[in-house]
Amino acid sequence: MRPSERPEIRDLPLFRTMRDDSFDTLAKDFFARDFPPGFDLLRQGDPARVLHIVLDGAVLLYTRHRGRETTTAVVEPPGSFILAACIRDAPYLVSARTLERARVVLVPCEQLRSIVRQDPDFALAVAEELSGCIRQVVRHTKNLKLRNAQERLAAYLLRESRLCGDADRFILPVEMRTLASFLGMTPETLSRSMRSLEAAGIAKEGARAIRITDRDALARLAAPDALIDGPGPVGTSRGIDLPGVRAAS
Amino acid sequence: MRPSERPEIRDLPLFRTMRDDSFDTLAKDFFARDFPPGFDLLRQGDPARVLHIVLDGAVLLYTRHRGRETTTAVVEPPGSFILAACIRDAPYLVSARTLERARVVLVPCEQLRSIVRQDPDFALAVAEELSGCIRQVVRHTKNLKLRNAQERLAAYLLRESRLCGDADRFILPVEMRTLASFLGMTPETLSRSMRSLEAAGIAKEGARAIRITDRDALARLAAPDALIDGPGPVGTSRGIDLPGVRAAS
DNA sequence: CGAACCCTTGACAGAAATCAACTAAGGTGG
DNA sequence: CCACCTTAGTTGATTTCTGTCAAGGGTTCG
Repeated sequence: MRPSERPEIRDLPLFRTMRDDSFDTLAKDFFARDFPPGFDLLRQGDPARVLHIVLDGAVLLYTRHRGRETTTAVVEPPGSFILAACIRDAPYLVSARTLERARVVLVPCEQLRSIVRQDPDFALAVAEELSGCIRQVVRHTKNLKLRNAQERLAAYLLRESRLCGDADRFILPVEMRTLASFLGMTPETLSRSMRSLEAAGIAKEGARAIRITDRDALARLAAPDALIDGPGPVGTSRGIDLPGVRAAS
Repeated sequence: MRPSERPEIRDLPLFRTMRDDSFDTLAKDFFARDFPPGFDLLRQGDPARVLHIVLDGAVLLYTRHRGRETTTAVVEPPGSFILAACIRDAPYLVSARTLERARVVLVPCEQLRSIVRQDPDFALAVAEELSGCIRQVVRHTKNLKLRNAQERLAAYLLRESRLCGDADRFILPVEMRTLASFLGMTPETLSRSMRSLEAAGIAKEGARAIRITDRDALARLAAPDALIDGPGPVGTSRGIDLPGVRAAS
């Protein structure tokens, strides 16, 4: 860990409220590292050994089964992932790979668990992080089960806009294929859904830029709902949000 | 709370490891109640006020959006629900209704949060419960995204059998329509999937009884996977398992 | 400049939802 | 105890949605 980034790490949602001495103890054991794009950070099924927290860049969480693959989340700073596996000392349910160059804090699970037991403030922070994570996954599941492909895309675009400060124009944070996988559809279906939305309030401007031309029309289609898409106009962060990603609820 | 059930409550996964004095403090504020079948316990969108723990009976967690409705979970003893909303003091994401006569422990969120801050053992128990819950929802999402309707049903039946001690014959814990909704399909599709599985290892014996006639054939179809269907041969409990339900990971 | 790779588009196939009718089972009240 | 009514489940016909396969166009990067 570079001395310069210690304050940044200290201020992460997970560590912000913990006692100084707990942080100092924990800090002895964790370290930050840079990873190149496309680097495999962990594989589903492996026993939990280290908690990961993204300081910079972006990390893809994905999972495979029988040759099929799906995106579980894209984690951006200051998101953490696989906290649940660490707490339970259980195998990872997903694999993780850097999408771009990324800087990640690695915290050994054993030390983490030991501090949880000693510092109630930290334990509470962990519980809050986990709770936020549950709520995100539950909302994502509701999204998958209660909306069709086109509605999911419309809702995603509205949310993305909101996270960019209700901007009418914004850049998608991930490739189309990753977005498709996250939204539970094939790239082809995403492409067609995007096209059909061009008649309902959006315009594509280049490969990844989106302009919202008719917010009301889009909203009629998406039927945005705080209990699915997440709360309030002022997002805590940007990008796809998912399990283990952000404390936001 | 009846004096006789105090030991039972004390031994719940969430309370088992907490300090005596914390439990005593908390016990002043919680109470157990009986509810008739079909009783609405809470509604999505309402602010979190009480944690619910099921001592007896069964509770349906479901959610609505735009006239569509889907089952999120069926909670059976000794499962809890909406712990995450309580910890974050956020609105419920789902509604809850008793499926049958049920006995439920109600714990005011405020007191719960206050004890979390005071008792690290309890905070750890909460973190573990939440972690188990996350893992369940993540597995459920993987199930929805990586398997088709028939495979989801096949995997569900195998898991159900496993939870009944690898019994070849068992009774479904919920109505077909509820199961369909949980598995992310319509009752019609469930009915047809069930029928098509009769050529691949199962037999229906009456309305809700299932016999597994060819476990290997069923397994070839379902491709059971610990990272989706949950761990080991010895289940912690039975029935549908879901968000906020069981500590099992 | 060329080779990957990503995205799009079209044609088609398959999966699942919808609509509607029918059957069976459970509960109620006569 | 039986008839009726309600509700759950099944089945069939059909539509809609989504995935698959294949080809083409555009970008990016070496």
